[in-house]
Amino acid sequence: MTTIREIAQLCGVSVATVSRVFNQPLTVSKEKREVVERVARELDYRPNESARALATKRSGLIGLVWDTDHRRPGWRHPYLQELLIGLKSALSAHGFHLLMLATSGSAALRAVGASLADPVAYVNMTRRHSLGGLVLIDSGSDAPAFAAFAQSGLPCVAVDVDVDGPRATYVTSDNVGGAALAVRHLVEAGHRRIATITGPRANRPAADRLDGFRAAMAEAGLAVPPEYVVEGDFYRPSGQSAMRSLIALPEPPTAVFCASDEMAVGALLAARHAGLRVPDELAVVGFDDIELAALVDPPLTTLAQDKAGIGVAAARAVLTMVHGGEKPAPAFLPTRLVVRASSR
Amino acid sequence: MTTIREIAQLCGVSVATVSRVFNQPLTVSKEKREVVERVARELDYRPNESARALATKRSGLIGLVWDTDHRRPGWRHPYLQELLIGLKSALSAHGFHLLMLATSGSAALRAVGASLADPVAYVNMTRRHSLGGLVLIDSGSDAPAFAAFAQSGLPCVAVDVDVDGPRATYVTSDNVGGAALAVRHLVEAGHRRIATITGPRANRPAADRLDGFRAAMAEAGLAVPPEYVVEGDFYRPSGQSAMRSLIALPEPPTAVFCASDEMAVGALLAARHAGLRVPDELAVVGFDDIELAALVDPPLTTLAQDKAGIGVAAARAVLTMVHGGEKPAPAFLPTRLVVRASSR
DNA sequence: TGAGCGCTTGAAACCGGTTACAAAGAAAGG
DNA sequence: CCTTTCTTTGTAACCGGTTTCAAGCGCTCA
Repeated sequence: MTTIREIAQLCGVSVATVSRVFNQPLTVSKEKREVVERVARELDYRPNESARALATKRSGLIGLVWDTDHRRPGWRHPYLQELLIGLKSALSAHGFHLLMLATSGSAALRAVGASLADPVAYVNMTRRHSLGGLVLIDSGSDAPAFAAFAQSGLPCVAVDVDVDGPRATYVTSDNVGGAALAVRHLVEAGHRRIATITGPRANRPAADRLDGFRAAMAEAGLAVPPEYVVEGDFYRPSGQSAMRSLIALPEPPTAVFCASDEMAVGALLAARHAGLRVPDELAVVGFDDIELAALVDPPLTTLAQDKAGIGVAAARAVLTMVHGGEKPAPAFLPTRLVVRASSR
Repeated sequence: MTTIREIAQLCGVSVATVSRVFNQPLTVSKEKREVVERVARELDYRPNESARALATKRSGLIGLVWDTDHRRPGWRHPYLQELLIGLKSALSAHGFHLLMLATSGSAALRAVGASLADPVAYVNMTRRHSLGGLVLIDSGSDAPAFAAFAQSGLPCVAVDVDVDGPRATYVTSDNVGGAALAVRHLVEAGHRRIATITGPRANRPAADRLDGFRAAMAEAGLAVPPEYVVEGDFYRPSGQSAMRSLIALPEPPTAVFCASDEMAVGALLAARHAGLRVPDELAVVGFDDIELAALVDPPLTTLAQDKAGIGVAAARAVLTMVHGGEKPAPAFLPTRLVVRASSR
């Protein structure tokens, strides 16, 4: 590999000048700058990132904290791939890379039942690698640990988890608005007895979807009896059992809004087992627009999240802080109602 | 951050000794070693990885090359999440991290229609960051570019693409064996007119699945008329149209083996449109065991790949080479036949 | 007793960049 | 013409580790 000293020697200038050409080009005279640039191009010179990180205490890396939840081995992020695509493209546009952090000590921690994402280990990791910031991806149940990251003072952006801290913010969909869209759609279709299957109470997007549901129902002048709100956990089985209990009510709903597509699929299964025709006897609306949504029978009406957009927004937010900008306000990306056969 | 010099001073030894305690503990006397270890623990000392990488020209990082294919924007890796889980856990067990590389120049390259994964840019990246090796994930159509990585001399492990080079190998499922399992299963169920919908001819796993199909058919004494082999591209629409053409044959097959679950789902759709009952009039078997497979109607019989296992195998292979070991032979992980309603 | 050996240890060079500081030269102002 | 200021440049320290090399020490053995 060519080093800065070789370039300097070949150009007859000092290493400081070469370094300046790449970092503060305006402080170097035009002639020297052009010579250095030409020689560097000819030799395909690339500064060594480790040396640079060592000297500046900054690396072009953003850490990704994504721990797979050992308590829920089957848990899968509903849109990890799209999220990564968005993150990666927005980061690379600014010359940053994404470092998937693995806590080496975590296996031991897990063995003793300690917290999933050990914040101390991760924060150490960021210091060791001079990471600019962290992107936190919710993996089902480590939200409490995320609060610790947020307090660490490092730039952090969480996805779908609300965190707060000196340099911490988050990105999620407009869950309130999305839920309201779902309700309005169902109301327009003539439904009046509308139930909801929510996500875990402690989960911010779940809570927001419930709030949006309630607000839109109130706006439409519809009552929400307590038995029409059933708590699930975003997973399919919980949607199925929640739907069973709704069907068993003396006055069952004619429509149900589920806080995730997974649960909506569970609801469809429960409806099928109960012999209910969808959408004629029961309309179902989900949330996420996972791939499966279009393929179940009947295809599922749902609120599509801007999955790659969330990744892009997260990348932008963390880069803003890395570059010394103000902590951006939480971002709520719009969702899009995709009407399919399950509600029409 | 505590540095090695602080530790040295506090312990009354030289920095060299402290460094040795962590890198060649046996060359340091027991007493000094224990003192250093204790002080380091008390101060929560972690060596700076950039400094270490600079001095040793080795970083604890493995690069991940995963370019999203701009020519097929909708393309998704069928099991990226599981693959990453496997990769990450196996790497972290050896103290390595995964760096998702983004080629900063790639946007420009793409604009002029150049290769997806620009090997030169990536190889530069590996040098700049002193990466130990690369893991290459097939993103649909950049297989040709992978050959360049394989030739670069860096340790590389490709997933589901066959590459060869001085320090390059690959990991995939036992596609030949898997296809044979599918055929035997169908033969046992009494089928004799068995067709196949293959993946792209140039794709190694696709070719292997076809080979396995042919071999098992021959073994069962069954003929494979040319019109019973239809080439698809792994995507759903191609499976659907391929199935349509098979149904239109004067003597249509009673069973079809599809080289991917996506295409198998397409085949199910085509069967439904043609009014064929699955599995009574047409049995369908897929490959991959994606999440969707269990959820379509009828649920799909398929060959489950050991998705996380492939990640683990890839990690092991690259680490072997990073540690100076011989290039491991390509790994073919066993698949498992999951029988569901589409073939029974 | 002294040469030879193995085991520990520290001094210092080195990895490849960035940057504080000083100096030299050019331009501007009185 | 001299002083001041600005621009450009180089020297050298520094970032935080690793590693070479030589030296010191305690032993063994002739």
